Amino acid sequence: MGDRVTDWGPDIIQIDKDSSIPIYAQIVERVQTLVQVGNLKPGDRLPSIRSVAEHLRIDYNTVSRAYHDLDMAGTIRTARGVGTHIANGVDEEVIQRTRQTKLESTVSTVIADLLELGYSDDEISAAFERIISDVERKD
Amino acid sequence: MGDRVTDWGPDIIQIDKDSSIPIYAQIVERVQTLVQVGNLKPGDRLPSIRSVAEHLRIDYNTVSRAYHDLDMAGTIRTARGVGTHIANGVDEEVIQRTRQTKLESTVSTVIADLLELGYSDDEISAAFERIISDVERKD
Amino acid sequence: MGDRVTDWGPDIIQIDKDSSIPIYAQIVERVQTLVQVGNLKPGDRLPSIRSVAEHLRIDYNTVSRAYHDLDMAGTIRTARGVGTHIANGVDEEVIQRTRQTKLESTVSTVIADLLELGYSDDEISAAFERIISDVERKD
Amino acid sequence: MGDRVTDWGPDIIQIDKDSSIPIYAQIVERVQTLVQVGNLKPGDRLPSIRSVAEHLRIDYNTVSRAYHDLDMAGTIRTARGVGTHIANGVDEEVIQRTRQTKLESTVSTVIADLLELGYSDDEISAAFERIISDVERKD
DNA sequence: GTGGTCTAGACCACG
DNA sequence: GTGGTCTAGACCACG
Repeated sequence: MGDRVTDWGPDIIQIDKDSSIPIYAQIVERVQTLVQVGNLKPGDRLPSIRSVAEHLRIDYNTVSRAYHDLDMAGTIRTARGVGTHIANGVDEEVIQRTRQTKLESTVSTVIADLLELGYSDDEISAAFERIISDVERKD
Repeated sequence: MGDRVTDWGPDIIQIDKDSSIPIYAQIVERVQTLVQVGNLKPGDRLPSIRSVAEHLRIDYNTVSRAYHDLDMAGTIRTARGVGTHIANGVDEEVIQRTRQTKLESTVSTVIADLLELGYSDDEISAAFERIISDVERKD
Repeated sequence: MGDRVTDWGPDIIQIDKDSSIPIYAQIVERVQTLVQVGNLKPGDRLPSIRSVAEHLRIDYNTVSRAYHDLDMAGTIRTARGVGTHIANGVDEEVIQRTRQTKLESTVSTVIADLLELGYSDDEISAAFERIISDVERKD
Repeated sequence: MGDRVTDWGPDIIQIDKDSSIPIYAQIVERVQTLVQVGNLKPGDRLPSIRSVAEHLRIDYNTVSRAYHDLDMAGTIRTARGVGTHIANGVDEEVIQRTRQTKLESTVSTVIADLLELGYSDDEISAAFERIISDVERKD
């Protein structure tokens, strides 16, 4: 763990410039999810604002605002001259619990949305099984 | 078909005022989904702009903008002094196909997102089956 | 092509505030005609919403609405913080065809209107030839 | 001359309910043109508001407003119990002059518009001659 | 009552 | 500076 500097190419963070969701909000959302799910660990170093801006081809100020919001939220810690790191305070057990919660809430939400649109549970099940088994076949 | 007036309480259209997705876009998106999926049929009457504004506690102009965009997109037809109705032109067969496509793309997207966050296909399957069987039990 | 900034004084876009045709619709119509006819090319930059509003002495929101509709129609592309440009996608061949169609439909319509008002084809021809030869003399 | 009651079916007056030009304004415009051009003569009786509304399938009040505006403009005279007639005051000579003026201004305007859109006078002439000779052939 | 347009002004996001 | 959204309120057209 420790000091991996993930260099955020379009692989780690995809942003959609045409989305009505502000770019800075997309970044904040994404980083928080990666932390909650355990893909970014406390102490991991984040790439510099300038490098993120360059890789994602967006403005410095936009990234700066995202980092600022993440700092406010306690997700990251910025220190002058040291760089930016994922904050401590989220211990492994919490992460595991959050990881599970996140999975369930995501699945629950999508199922609820589909039911509300009038799909039957059988239709949903069938679609799900077809698609997940496609994925398994690829492994 | 015909003249069912869907009364859009916060039930039919939920909007999230804090979302970064513009309110008018949320309304447009929602109505288009309901039409695509067959929950709103050609000829169905939509509630008046003023009543939607009141129910959702948003400004007349915001709803008006949503209706205007839906009109431009061909989803609805408005008539001075008369009201607003779902436009013709989407035949039943297309709806059935879209309905299926929409289901699959929704499920695919959520699965892809979860895999990308590092969940295994087994974890996803397990969560899905647990939740969908809860739903079936309620029937 | 490229980046010509058309500065829309009252020269390029004339709007008639007293017309019963909405101002925003006049702007939409005008820009679409200029594109269809080839006077505005893909990539050309449009003047900013604020500058159009100022030149035409109308409200920012009215121009904004016109640009929004043009964007939805695929005629232009707007980008946050960057500006507005004529969209790609209309190839030269289509423009030439549209150009010709537009000319013919305009002439046909005016002739039909005049005939319906009781002018004879000889009267119309005579008037047309007199006026067009005035124009040619000026060249 | 005198008392022809032209019963305004869609033949005499075409209105476009989807136009952004108000229906009442379309009626006013049309009647004034017919008078200016000599197709409606002083003393000619106009159909009743009720009958126009019925024939054009529009609201009584809309026609009423058009008649009111025409009255204000001096184009028609409404007298209780007598009906509505084209007003006097436009003598034959004026009509002939207006008729000619109207023709020329219509043709001039369309030519100017087309020139401004970048059509050459040769293109315009060619299109005009092709179309007008089509018309003559039909006679 | 139903839809539509416009202005004025506040505030946001991006560069 | 450039685009975008929202509210509040006035006023119009149609039925």
